Amino acid sequence: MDILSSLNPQQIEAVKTADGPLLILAGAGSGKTRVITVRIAYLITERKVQPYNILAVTFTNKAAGEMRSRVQTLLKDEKIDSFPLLSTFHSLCVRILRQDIEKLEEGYTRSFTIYDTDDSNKVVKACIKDLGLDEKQLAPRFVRSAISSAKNRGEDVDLFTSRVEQTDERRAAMAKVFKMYEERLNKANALDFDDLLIKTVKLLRKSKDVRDKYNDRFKYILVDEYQDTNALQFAMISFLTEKQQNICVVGDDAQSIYGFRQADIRNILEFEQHFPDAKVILLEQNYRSTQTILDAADSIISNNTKQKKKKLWTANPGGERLFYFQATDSDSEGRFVASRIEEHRRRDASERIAILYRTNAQSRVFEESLRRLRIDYNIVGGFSFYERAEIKDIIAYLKMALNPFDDIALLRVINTPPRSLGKTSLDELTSRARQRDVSVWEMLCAIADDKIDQPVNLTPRAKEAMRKFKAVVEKLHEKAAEAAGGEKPVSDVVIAAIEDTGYSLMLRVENSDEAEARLENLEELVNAAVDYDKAEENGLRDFIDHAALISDTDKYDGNAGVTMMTVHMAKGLEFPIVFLVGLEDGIFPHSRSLNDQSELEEERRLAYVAITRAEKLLYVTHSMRRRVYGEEIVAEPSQFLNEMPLELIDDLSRGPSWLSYARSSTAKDSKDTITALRGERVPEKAKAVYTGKTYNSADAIAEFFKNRETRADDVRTASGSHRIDPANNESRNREKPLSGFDKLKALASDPKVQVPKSTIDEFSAGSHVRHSKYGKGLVLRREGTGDNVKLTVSFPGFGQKKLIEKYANLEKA
DNA sequence: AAGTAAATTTTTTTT
DNA sequence: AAATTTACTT
Repeated sequence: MDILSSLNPQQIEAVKTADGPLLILAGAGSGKTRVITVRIAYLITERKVQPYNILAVTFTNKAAGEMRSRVQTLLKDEKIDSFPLLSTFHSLCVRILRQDIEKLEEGYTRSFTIYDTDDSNKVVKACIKDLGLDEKQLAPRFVRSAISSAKNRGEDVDLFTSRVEQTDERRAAMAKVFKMYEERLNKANALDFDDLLIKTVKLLRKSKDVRDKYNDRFKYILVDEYQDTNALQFAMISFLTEKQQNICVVGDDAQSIYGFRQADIRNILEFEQHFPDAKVILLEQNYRSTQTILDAADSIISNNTKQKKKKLWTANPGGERLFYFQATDSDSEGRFVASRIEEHRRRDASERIAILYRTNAQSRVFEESLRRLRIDYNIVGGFSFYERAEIKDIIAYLKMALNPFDDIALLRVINTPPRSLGKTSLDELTSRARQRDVSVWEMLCAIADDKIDQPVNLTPRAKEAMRKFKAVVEKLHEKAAEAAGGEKPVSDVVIAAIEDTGYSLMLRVENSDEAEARLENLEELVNAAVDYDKAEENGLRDFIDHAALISDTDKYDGNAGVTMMTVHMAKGLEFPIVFLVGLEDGIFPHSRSLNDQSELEEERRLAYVAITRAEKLLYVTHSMRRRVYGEEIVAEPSQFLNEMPLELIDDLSRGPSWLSYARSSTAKDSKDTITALRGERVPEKAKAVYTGKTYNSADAIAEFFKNRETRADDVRTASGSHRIDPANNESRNREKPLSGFDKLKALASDPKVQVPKSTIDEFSAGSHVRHSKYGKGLVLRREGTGDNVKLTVSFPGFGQKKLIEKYANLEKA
């Protein structure tokens, strides 16, 4: 059969092992998606499995869409009367619940609403407030994430509560919030993302009918990225495979990067225990990257202790060495990346390039530098279309139209556009609703219809406004009801939500550029609805579900020349050229992971994922200083840099860099290198190692001074002659090796601070100071001006201290 | 009640 | 530094 001809023996075996549990351990770039899609096609064409009986589950819509189109291509010549279901876990749950949630008998109806993280936060916040707890001590975001973690571990409120009963009152308070949160969501007929999984599992557990129904339907199940599944997803799979054991999971423990979302790596490590007859197939041949890139990835991941042994190999050529660049600050990092990209694009514009970073906040600098060079780029993540306020507003109207008990949606739009319902009236309305234990909508209706016996503390004007709002919603509800089943185009209702509610009028009256942009976004929403109608999907409800579950990854344009995204989002993708930026301790690995060994290992897997995205070229960069929260901080090179084989790296930094030290030293301890780089005193043993090596090299010194003059543009090397400051030049010969590191430190600091030392009268970030009590320390941050300058100084042995410059009586060290 | 000014917080990573 | 929340006017 020709679809198998492009596969290697292991892949063919993976495709042909149709029945029984199968674990495919697929290394990065080993043709995993190809195996899954060919396997689906094989089941249909060779094993004559009905497409309808096949389910493939992924984590993102993008992955599902990608598979769908590839399967479609493979099956284009086949006569088939159904199509396999390719879905994310969450969409599958919505599908099941929209059908049968009422069988749960928990009060939920099929018109339930989905709450996104934002909505959940609001509910948690309201609960904290209504329980009389202090928001300052119990941050809503923190509580929400604790609730979410518990849910994903499979803990419900009662279990959570019983577990914390004897412990501290903070956790007891969280349990109370958890309880109220669940009640509120139930009352609002709303499910959060986690509930989608929980309720599905509960439903499958409770109802044999439902279980049978889906067991009969899904005779063959495939799960992609199995290392990212959590306890709930595992439970769900267990139920779905109860009758048959045709479960094929694909994954790579080295790419498990969703532990923070309670993904449980044991699911993949213990697959053979869960499914005793399981067969295991290893895919170790990498088709994506050069040997050099694989070596770098392997070198890093081998520092992890908890890792299944697996060695990727490739028949690809060795390829180019990695490129390394050390920037003085984040701007110069941006300029370097942009200018290299410009060069690459000039040479071959067809080669796709990715800039990968640890956090979304890092994207800005690169956006600016690319824009300056007029290079088109695509940015994935950050603010998605469906997260824009105006889109969420209209979606909220639509959600209300289908489920008026959705308090969050109601409160979002009740005064948008302004309907003279301010804080006072709304507080009265909501607190009344809470008192009576009804939804806000029900209370509003009661007030509007004067069906309330007790006097209500509302002005006639407010009551009238509520009546009007009620009418608006009811009118929209009628239209929505027609579109919910599909009799009426979804786009009509979307337009009604924009026009009949006064929303577009509000924007047009504003007559500003911003309002204009918002109107355009709303037009986009209408367009999306029109497209939706054309695709003959399942009506308004489906459209809104789609909006709730669509993610940022889904708008990734595989043809874009330059793409920027987080490493997490890049998983599963590949690019000829990859820039992995911001490799600094505290950023990558992230500071929140530095204190926990298993979290650090997850960061390392993340680095592994990042590196293995590259096909031909990999750049790694870091900056010596960086703005965090609007403050300049000194940034140290990432420990992951030191875990790479240094001999595989080419240094593109201007002048001496972390790499040149790491290389010249025989010491493998990155911390010493970093300490030296910062200009601090290295512990005795390491100090000996550094003696003279680099700084007595004339080249290095020349480089250093050359670079001192090259501050406007880091990327191009300084041209023409460069003067050497006689004073400094002279001192060079007298200097002990270590003082050279001070110079390197100076190189890394802000050019503006590079004035003759005698005139420096301030202690900037990166400089060394002596304190009468704490001794020598390194200035980490400087904030404020004049007499109000505050310094954050790190004193070895004393930790970080915040000092007022005026009173601290510091001297230079 | 609504708009503006001031204060406070935010950054992991995502369905 | 930017965005969000709160406090303060009108």
